[in-house]
Amino acid sequence: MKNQNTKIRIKDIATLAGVSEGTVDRVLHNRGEVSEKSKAAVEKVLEEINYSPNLLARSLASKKYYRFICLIPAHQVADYWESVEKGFDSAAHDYLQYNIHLEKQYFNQFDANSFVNVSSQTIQNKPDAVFIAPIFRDETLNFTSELTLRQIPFSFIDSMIEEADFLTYYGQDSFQSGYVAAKLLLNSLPDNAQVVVIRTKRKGAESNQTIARKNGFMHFISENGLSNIELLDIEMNDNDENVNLELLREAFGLNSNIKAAITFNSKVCRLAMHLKTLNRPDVRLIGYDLLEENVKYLKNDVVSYLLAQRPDQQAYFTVRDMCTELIFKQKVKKINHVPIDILMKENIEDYMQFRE
Amino acid sequence: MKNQNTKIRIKDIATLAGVSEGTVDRVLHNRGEVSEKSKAAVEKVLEEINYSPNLLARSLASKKYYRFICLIPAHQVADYWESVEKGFDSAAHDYLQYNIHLEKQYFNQFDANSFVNVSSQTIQNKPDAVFIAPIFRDETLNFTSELTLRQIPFSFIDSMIEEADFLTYYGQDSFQSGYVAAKLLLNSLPDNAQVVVIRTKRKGAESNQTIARKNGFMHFISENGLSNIELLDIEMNDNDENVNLELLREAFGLNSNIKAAITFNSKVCRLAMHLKTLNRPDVRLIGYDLLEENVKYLKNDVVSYLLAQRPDQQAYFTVRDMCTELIFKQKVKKINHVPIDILMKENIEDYMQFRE
DNA sequence: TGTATCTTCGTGGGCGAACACGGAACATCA
DNA sequence: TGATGTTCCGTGTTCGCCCACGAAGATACA
Repeated sequence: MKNQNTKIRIKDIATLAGVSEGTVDRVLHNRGEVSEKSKAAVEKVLEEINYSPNLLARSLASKKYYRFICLIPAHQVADYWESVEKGFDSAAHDYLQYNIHLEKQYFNQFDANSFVNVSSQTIQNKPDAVFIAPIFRDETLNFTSELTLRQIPFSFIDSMIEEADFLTYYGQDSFQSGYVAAKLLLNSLPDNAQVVVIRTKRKGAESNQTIARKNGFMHFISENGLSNIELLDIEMNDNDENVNLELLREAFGLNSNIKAAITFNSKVCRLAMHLKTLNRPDVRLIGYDLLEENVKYLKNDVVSYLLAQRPDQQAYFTVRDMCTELIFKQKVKKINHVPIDILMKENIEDYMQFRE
Repeated sequence: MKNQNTKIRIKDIATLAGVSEGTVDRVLHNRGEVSEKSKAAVEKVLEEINYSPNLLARSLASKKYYRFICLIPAHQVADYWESVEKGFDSAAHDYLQYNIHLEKQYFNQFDANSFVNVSSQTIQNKPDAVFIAPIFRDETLNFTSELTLRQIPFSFIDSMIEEADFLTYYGQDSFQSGYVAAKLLLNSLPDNAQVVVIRTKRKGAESNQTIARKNGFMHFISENGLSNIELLDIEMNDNDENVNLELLREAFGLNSNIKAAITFNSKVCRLAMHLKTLNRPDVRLIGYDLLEENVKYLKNDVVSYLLAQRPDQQAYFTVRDMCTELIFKQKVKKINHVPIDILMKENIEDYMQFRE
């Protein structure tokens, strides 16, 4: 069906157009020094046939060397960002043959200044493309406008800022994932049940993602007229787990009717830990992301569901799409909402062992 | 970290070992005509450095032409096998550059003879590798032993036969997916609820996959002591939908207490259609696979959950792994259980639009 | 008409690996 | 000693594409 294009080489085009290979090459790469006449001849042939260059030969011959830089938060071993990084590494490995080199730059996700430092360093390094986890909105916008000015393409990972002129974004539809969480959590709860909603702020401000998830969650409630469900908003402390335990002990006191709880960030394991201490296996628990600890509590039956995505895959695709655009000159899709994966004890094993 | 291996070429090895490129090549490919002395010299260098050949250059230069044949059921447009085929096509496209050509052979999934015919044709074609959907157990075993005899590697897709000497298998853990289905279907059903289990036989025999799913389903029931749930086994007719409608009308009669229903094959849409006719929106419904019709009823709220896999991805990976083994000479994983994807109205959109 | 400048385009030498070919070195036999 | 056969190994060509170099042709000006 489409194998006729396999055999067409630049040489063939040259013959058909009655010019030399060099001329075809110049036309293909738009680098001038071609008379109108020969250009027209080549373009006519190109229109008639379906030429697709042999990418192997191209990158073998090409001496161009691409430098990609990705800016992600520094992190612990079993963290969400660890998976993202794995995806980048894997892409780096696969695309090495195409003369692509990927460097990683880490910033402190609790300190906007560190992001600013790293981003200005990146500019000085004159990369061919940049990948950004836009944790800090304003600082990221400053950075991306600078990139746009210098015509350096960039993509977002994990979340996005719509106004910026990015190439791609891979990530979950956070609103929708909050909606899904609500459906799973609130499905057939007894009347007048109470539900605990945990909040944790990152340096004073909640992240866009957790806000969007919560909005989706609330939307489900209002859309389904579940006003009889009482929500308890608890703000957890980022440093002192003893404080958190006491907060929860109080909330789950004798006269409470709490049947379910949820966190909108990836740290449901902390909540699970405390509920285990408080011995409340009857409380249905939902959280996000496959941190090692979270998975442990899922397998333990403390957490009922985890909503997940494949951060490694997202990172991989982000790199792949940049190559597709820059090297293979093909258009890619801008906004890519990845599936909202629903994990429970029974399907987590296959999910985790199945890599890419 | 690992970029030192980028730069080492055969030429470099030759210089280091004090021999010519040709000799290194002969050692690398183990094709003799090399004295013990030079062989030892080359191997010594190879041990010290970490040579990995440039795959681009290799397949550019190599004139070897691989022919892969895949045997899958002939099918309708919106069928499960349509997705499988898409995955094969996509892989064929991506691997064309490596001189790989993929041919498809269709057989009638309701007629073992047609499989036998197609498989003997395949043998005569002397392919370099074969992919098989092993619908017919005995006939497939005959075929694969013939392939093994002729040293033609093969992989299974969709389901597998353990005794055969296959390279890879991609597919769901059917038992586990039945277990998951049970958990979703039976979760917080009222006491004494009745549950309908639909069966459809393929030419007299149920497929391995549906049997395994049902076993997983039953296992959940016995493991969780749900003996108060009454199962109604209904066998549906493959040809006449009117008969099926009447069967169901009878079962869902006035004095029934049916709260849920499930089919273990991919045709839950038929059940959904009839339940819609019978106007029973209260019945919870679960099925398998993303056929267009199934998705329609999921979005309609007639079906509550669909359990899915990514058949196209499985086909793609099957081809990819064969290339990895044959061309790149690297080991691949034999049995690959793909994730059991849980789809509901709220997460189906992102899932479907996210390709590959 | 000769010289200088600019535009246009063909040729050739790579990229790294595969493989065919044939030459050199050595052994064997008449 | 010369003819013939074996074993071993270096060289050259090819894959399709990229790009530098410089030649040829066109144009302008003295």
